[in-house]
This record gives sequence, C-alpha cells and structure tokens, in this order.
Amino acid sequence: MEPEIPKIYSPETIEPQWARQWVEQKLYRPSDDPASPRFSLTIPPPNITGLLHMGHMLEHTEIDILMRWHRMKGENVLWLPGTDHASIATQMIVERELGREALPDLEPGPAAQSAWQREGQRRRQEMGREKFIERCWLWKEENGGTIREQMKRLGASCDWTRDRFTMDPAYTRAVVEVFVRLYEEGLIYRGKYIVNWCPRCGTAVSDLEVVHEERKGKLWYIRYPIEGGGGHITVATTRPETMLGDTAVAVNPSDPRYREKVGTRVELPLLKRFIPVVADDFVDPKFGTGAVKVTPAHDPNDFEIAERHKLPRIEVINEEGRMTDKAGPYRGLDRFEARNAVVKDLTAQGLLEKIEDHMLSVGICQRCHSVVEPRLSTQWFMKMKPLAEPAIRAVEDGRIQVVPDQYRKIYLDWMGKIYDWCISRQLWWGHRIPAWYCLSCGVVTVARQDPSACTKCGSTSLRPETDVLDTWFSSALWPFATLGWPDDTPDLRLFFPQNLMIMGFDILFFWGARMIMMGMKFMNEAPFRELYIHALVRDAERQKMSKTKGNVIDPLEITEKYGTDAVRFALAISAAPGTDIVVSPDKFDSYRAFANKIWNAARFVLMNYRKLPEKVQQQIAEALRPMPGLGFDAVAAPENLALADRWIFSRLLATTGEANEALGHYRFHEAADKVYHFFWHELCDWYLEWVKPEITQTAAEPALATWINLTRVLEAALHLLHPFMPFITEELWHEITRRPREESISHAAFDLVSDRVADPISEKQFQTIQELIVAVRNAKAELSLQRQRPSVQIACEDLRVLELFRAHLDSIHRLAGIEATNFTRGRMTGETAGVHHTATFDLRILHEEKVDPAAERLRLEREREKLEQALAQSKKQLDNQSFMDRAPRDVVRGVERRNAELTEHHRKVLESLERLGKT
RNA sequence: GGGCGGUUAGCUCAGUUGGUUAGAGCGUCUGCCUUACAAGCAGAAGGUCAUCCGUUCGAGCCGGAUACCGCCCACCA
Repeated sequence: MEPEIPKIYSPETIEPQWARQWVEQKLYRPSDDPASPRFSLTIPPPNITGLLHMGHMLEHTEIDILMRWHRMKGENVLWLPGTDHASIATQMIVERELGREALPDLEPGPAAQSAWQREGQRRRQEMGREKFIERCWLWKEENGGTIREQMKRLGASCDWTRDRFTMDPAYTRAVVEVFVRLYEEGLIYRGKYIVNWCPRCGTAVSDLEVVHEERKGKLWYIRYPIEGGGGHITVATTRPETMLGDTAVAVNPSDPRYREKVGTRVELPLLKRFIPVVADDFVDPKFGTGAVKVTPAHDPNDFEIAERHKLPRIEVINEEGRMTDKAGPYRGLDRFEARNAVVKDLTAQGLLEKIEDHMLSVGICQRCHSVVEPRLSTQWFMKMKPLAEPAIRAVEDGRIQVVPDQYRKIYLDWMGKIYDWCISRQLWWGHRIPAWYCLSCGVVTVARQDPSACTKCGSTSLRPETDVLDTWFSSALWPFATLGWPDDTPDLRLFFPQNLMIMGFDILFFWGARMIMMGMKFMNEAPFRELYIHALVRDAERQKMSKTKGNVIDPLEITEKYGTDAVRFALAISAAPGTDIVVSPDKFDSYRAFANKIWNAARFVLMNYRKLPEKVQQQIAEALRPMPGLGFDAVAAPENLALADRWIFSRLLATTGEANEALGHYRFHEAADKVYHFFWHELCDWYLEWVKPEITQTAAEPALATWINLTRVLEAALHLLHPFMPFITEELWHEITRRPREESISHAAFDLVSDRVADPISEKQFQTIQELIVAVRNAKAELSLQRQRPSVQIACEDLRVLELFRAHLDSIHRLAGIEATNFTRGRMTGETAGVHHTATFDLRILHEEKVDPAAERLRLEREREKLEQALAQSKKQLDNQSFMDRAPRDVVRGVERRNAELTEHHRKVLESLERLGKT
C-alpha cells in the first residue's frame, strides 16, 4: 500500500497478485511430519470439460473456508486438487469438435450442434480408436486445465503440487487393480441383460444416469385375435412399436376373465405370428385390460416374465434406435416413425380398440436428453449388495458422519435397495476394461498386464475388450488412489482416511456412496470421517442454474465485478446447511460494501498510525510480535485498558468462540454473520468511533495502550475474517503487522481458541452507555434536532450509573451529538414536558422550541400502552403458580427482573402524564 | 405409488437442544457530504411465525391433521 491509501477498495489490483504468489510459493503444501495433527480432504474432481460455475464456487468456498480455518488452528492441512476425465462428456465434446471442423459453415445453434455431433461420430469411426484417443488427450492438454487456473485465481488453498487426474498412469494402475480384484472375487461379472441404452450416445448407461421425466403420452388398446377365431384379447400399451417384438401375452393367474385363455395362442397383428397366453403374478388385473403384451428384449419386466416362462427374446430395435430386420416391413424405420406406422396400420385393420391419454414417466439420457431405450445387451456389471453392506454399517454406526443428518437416511434408504451397476460403456475415451477374449476357445482373460496368450488354451489370437469403464468407477477410488494406492506410500499413511468430504446432493449416489463402498472394500475403512452435503445454488427466481436456461452466473465475471472476497462472503453467509442458496447481484453488492468497510477501517487506523512518531510506531509493532494472539501483556493488561478497550476485547472473544462453534458444525452462514456483525456494528460503529479522538490526536502523549489494543483487535479481526475473505485480509494483515511480503496471514500463529472468558462487567457497563447514547439520538431525531448540539438533562437514581456516565462524558457528548449534560441524582419530577424515560434513567433535551403538550401526551400514551401490554404478560407469568413452581430459576428471575424494570418505567411514564395533565 | 424438505417483515432468508421483548441483509421512509468509508453515518416504519388441533407452566421450535410449493426415489404395461 502506498502512503496514499485509496478510499475505495479495488480487489482487481490486489487479488491477482496474491493469488499468483500463493501458488508460486507453494504456500499450501502440507508438511510431511507425521507428528503434527493433520486435516485432509480431496476435492470433488471437476470434469475436464467443465468451466467453473457457481456451484463449484460455492463448494470451493466452503472447502477453502474450512481448510484455512483448520490451518489457523495449527493443523497440517492437505487439500488435494484434481480433475476427472469425464468419459462420455469429453468424448461428446471432442466429437462435436471433429464435426465442426468437417462442417465449418453451419450457423451455430442447436441444429448445428446435433449435426456436428452426428458428423463427429462418423469421423471418429473413420479415424479409429487410437487416433481418436490421441485427439482427446490433445483436447485435455489444451482445455482441461481451465478450471484449475480459475481456482487458482479464486485463491483456493489447494496443494497444487499434488494435482491429480483420473487417467494419470499411476491412477489407471489403481483402476485396473480394483477391476481385476473384484473380477477375481466374482464381484464383477459379464452378462446379457436389459440395460438402459442411449441410442444417441451409442452406449449403455447406468440406472443413475437415466433421469425420469413425467410426460403426456397415450395408452393404445390393441386387439390380438385368438387363434382359430372366437374373438380377441385386448392389450394396452404405451409403446405400440414394441409389439413387433412380442413373444407372449400375459394375464394374472387369478383373473377370471382370462383363465380359460391361458395356454392358448393369439395372433400377433401385422406380423401374423402366433404367441402364447401365459399367466404371471406380475400382471395387475386392475390396470388397462388386465392383459399385457410381453416384449422380452425391450422391457425389463417383460424380460423377467420371459425368463420365468422360457419365452424367446426378439430384438426389434437396434443400437441406433432403428427397427431391425425382425420388424418385417418396418425395418429401418426410426423407433418413433415405426410407432406412427404401426398405429396407422392397426387402425386400418380395425385392431385398434381405443386410445387414452396417459401420463407416463420417460427415461431420458442424463447427458444428451434422448429417450433411453431399454435394450438387451452384453455388459459388465458390479455386484452391489455385498459391497453395500459394510458401507451401510459404516454410516449406521457413525464411523462416517453425514451432515446434515437428513441425508444419512436418504443414503441408507438408497443403499438398502441397491441394484447391480452396469459399469461398461461403449465409448473410447476412458479406462479400457482389462479383458481379452480368446478367438480360439472364447474364454475371457482378465489381467493386470496384456496377456500374450489365452489362459485356458494358450492361443495367441486374443481380442481386447473395447468397452471402457463408467467414469464413476474410477472416481470411486479417488480418496486413496490420489494418495498413491495400491502402493503403500507416505502420503497414504499420513493423509488417509480423509477427515472430510464435501459434495452436492446430486452426486451422493453417483460418487459418495460408491467411494464409501470402495474404501471399505480396499482400505478396510471409511475413506473419510465426515461427509458434508452442501446446498444447491439457485438464481433470484429460485431456478437451478443451467446453460439452457441461460441463468448461469459466471463466477469469474461476477468476481471481477465485485471481488472474490465479496462473492465468497455472499455465498458463505447464504449457505445454511440443508437449504438451497439463492444468489443475486444485490447480495454481492452488499458484501462488496463490507469489503470496502474493512478496507476503510484499516485505512483509518493506518493513516493515523503513520502519523505517530517512529518510536511509538515501533513500540506498537513490537507488541504485535512475536504473534501474541489474544494474550495481554503489561502495557495492554486489562487493568490498564479503558472501558471501551475491555468491551471490544470481550466482544472479540465472544465472536471468536461463536465463529469456531459454528464452523465446527458447517454452519457457514452463522459464522459469517457473527464475524460480519462484530466487525461492522461493534468494531467500526462503536469501538473505532469511541477511540477516534485518542488515535487522531497527534499529541505528545499517544495513547499507547489504546493503540496496542486497537491494532491487536484489528489484527485478530483480520484472522477471523481470513477464511472467508483471504485476499483483503492478507493484504491488510501485512500493512498492519509490517510483516515481509513473503509471509502469509494463513501461516501466522493466531490463538484462535482462547480460554479467556468474556468480560460481562465491561459489557454491561458499555451497554448502559450505548443505551444512553441511542436514547439521546432518538430524542433528538424526534425533535428534528439532528443538526444541532443541544444540552441534555439526565436524572438517574443509581449512583454507579451516574458515575459511569460522568466518567465517559466526552465520548457520550461526541457520539450522541450533544453539548453539555446536567446530571441529577434521582428522578425528573419537576419537569412537565419533553421527558424521556427508561428503567434506569430519565432524559430531557434542552431546547428553545415549545413542546407541544398534545404531541407530548400522544407520545407518552403510546409508550404507556406498550409498557402495559408487556407488563400484563410478565404479570401473568408471575401470577401463574405452575410457572413459578416449574420453570427454571433463572427464567423466573429473568421475568421478575423484567417486571421490575417495566414497573419502574411505567410508573415514570404515568407520573409524566399526570404532570402534563396539570398544565 | 412411496419418502423428504419448505411455508417467519415488501423481497431473500436466519432463528442450535421449547424459556423473558422473533433477527439480519436488501428495499422503503426521515435526517446527515460529522476530516476511515455516501459502497457511508444516525434514526424510523414494517411480522396474528401458512391453517387447525394437541402436548406443556410456557410453542416459530415438539406431536397430529389440512392446504399450497419444491425435491428425491419407483420395472405397473
């Protein structure tokens, strides 16, 4: 900071410097000393395809606050950063890029996007697997670091020397190791089942990657003629095109309508095939007609019915969503075109009985929003039940704490009814499944290294598996694979298990649950001790932010405008656990104002500090080092401090305690709020105002004790604020302490956990003075005398209070804006108008205007009414014997005290009214 | 079809185990350019805590029901 300190805080000139320095100095690399208490956390790795959005920023802000807080507590903190290869997302982006190169002239837009995508897919096939993967790596090198650079700019206190990527060679080794071990144990298997198939992406996806959407659909009632004449059975379906693959009609065995038909055959319209009528408990007689068409190759329920009845499975829809040869005349049609054609033909043949509107939930591909097709296909699966059990117990018995608690139950519910996980993807970018097929005998070899020959028959003609693993397979290993597993590394020994994991609810099952399962399986313990689920960020209309809605707030943009610290603070103070958080420019504005307030408070102190004789400056700086934390010494011992100094110190201690408590429970909003209130409304509004004359005077005798206390409190306040606002506090800390630029507030010792209790006597005394000052300001405002400095008359029965006022008369005069005070012991009985009462004192502004008796009466009457209401309530409680008997003593005493105060205040008001009446 | 969360000031939200007078920010109104800050200072107005019933000496908070809003899970064609 130059001697001329600007009045307006400009984050844009200060933040980038520190951000750069922190990274260059490797400031947040933990020590490798196993003796010091450690705190470790791995970042939820953002996708390399991603740009930083507000959700990231919230997550990183919360993490960073905690990391900086733990560092302040003297712990050895590791925040390990990294990125995820995002198999499907990356492949799509690279494909689109290929498509765009081939078709550069298209007008950008949704239509072009899908054209590029299709063309890109074609070109991918053309160039082949190896070339395409090379291309993906290239893309990753060029774009995959964007988020990392953004995070650095936002001051995330990661250890960048430990940056990891899910496709690093070492990490890939861990993935292969896990796959092979699980396969050898029979927990990974291969089989032909119905899976969710995305025809657009051309791959299977897991259940979790399918989102369900309520859509208006129809229920078509189709007549299946009974073989040999004699009527028909009507089935209802939401997907008429699948009838082409029907291999049975099923009815409930107890359904009297169809009992006789079971075992007979019906004719499948359009294709003229005959299919049996079977009885199965699955069928609900109350739905539709009570008869169900069975399409084993395209419906999971029908698949199971077919298993039970040994029915054939006919695939009529292919991997592109088009009808197969088995669909006869409909072959080659898209599945939705086929639907229309089938309905049209059935209508023409008079076999369509009716059509009803029907709401149904449609499965949509999470990635590309295509309608997912349940499709028979050979895939790799992970058996989940045996893996889930230990992961359930770890949460049940508290080895992992889930915060907020509501998510514990959601986790347990989901884990309780978990299904096997389809882990193979028909994609190229990702971890290739380490399996080889023998072209001679057909046996599958799963191995850590490329096998040269078949393990069964020794043939050397092997075909490697082409499928890759679901991205979430590799991220499930994140908490230990990033630390060097499967090797027994020092990092693994020192930092595993992680102390904490933070994530959004949206990936609790995708990632959180699977990490716990893999941790239990391969490390024999929970991968982290606590799991904190953070809120979702929404815009001012409570909408979830998304690119398609166009309501995305770009953190970098907003940060540039308001400052990182302000945005961080706005997020933190809005982040109550378990609730969504709403952000808006308004909010950022108010916390930018807060940053400016901090800046100016420090500026004020510094400006005056620099006017002090050099010797005094030295003395003050001396008192700040070595870091005394919150300790006192001889100069600034409590008995040498004035009331205001003791008061602000007491408030500082209380605030520190509250902020610690709140952060310990992830109550970011509460911690931020306490610190905010302390800094602005106690430190600035009262304390700085109070000591202003002492520190602005350049008198021969600087108030050394006050100066020391002031700088200490300010320094402590910067520490308190630092986790929330790292940049401005780093900057100001250097100015206040005059420490070298190479040092950092984040590593400065600070006695955060103080065993000192607050100082209730000073607090009470200061509070009484505050009451008086506020009362005078009020009275002045009521009389519109704000511009003047009138004299006042104060009467008080309590001699100690009177003494207190007298002792601080100058401050009171200055802060209340009055000229002189006339004190009386006792009550104000001789005056007829303009008297303001409180329980402890009476107050009258002396001024020339005649007080209007009518207005005066109105004011007092209103006051009387309020007091009487309050009195009635406290009396009621005191008269209630049950309350007196059962309520705790301190509650009763509180009511009694209040009642006494009210009574006193009320009596004074009544007396004033009476006197007023006499005039 | 199950499960969960929400409903508090004009707006956005706090309110930790039930306890005296329900808070904050923004907005509104009044007055101040008081030599740190007008992105500021000093004041003010504004709430039957969604509704009903219950438990209790005492309920914004605990229990039950209702209404509306939102979310998650689910293989009923």
